[in-house]
Amino acid sequence: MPTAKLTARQVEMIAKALAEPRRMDILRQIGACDGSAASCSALQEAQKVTPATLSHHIKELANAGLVDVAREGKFMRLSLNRPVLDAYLKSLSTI
Amino acid sequence: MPTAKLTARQVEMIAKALAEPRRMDILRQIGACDGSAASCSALQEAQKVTPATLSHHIKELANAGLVDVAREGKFMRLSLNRPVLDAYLKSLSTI
DNA sequence: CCATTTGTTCGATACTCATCTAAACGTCGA
DNA sequence: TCGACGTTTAGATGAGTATCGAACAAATGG
Repeated sequence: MPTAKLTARQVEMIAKALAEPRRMDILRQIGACDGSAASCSALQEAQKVTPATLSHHIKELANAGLVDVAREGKFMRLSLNRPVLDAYLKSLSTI
Repeated sequence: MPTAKLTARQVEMIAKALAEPRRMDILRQIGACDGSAASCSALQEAQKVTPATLSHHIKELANAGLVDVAREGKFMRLSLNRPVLDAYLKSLSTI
């Protein structure tokens, strides 16, 4: 078992999370800063959205399991959860 | 280049098409009948939806390029376009 | 020619959700 | 404790779309 197994519900949530272009952008940006994870405000600079909207999207990505969130005092540490993404890809490849 | 290249717009349409659970079901069903493609009415039996709704979803899948549609007189011949799906998977894997 | 089968199109309804503003919350430095 | 900063929540609005019923189109069979 190289990758984690996803429930049908998780697959659905991931698919919905990826269906929004803005979330894809955010996810790519998080994935780009691999190692030292991105802060929320760094994302906000690149994405032309209000903090409220960004917070909403991050929550969706986190709920889907695509990003891991760690609170570092005042800040967030966002990192891509590659195993989940890989599991989703694997799930799609079984079509 | 093993797979086709998708435009950003295509990637977005595919992602949206896959975000709907019912369309995932339909796509899997089409993919299952590989070789001899599925007819629309066969799908309708499995999916508990009206013909109108099914027609709508098939159009979305076709617009995204995920399924090929061929008219055979009264019937449709639906087949999964694997190269497009693979290209989408590859696109996602670059995150 | 008529009835049946297959699928499409239209209009309406309802629901989901991206986005904003405004307000609140939590943490940190002064 | 106060204020600034980073993030969240609540509520509203608007766009997109899944779904249906009904009417239609086209091919097939009697």
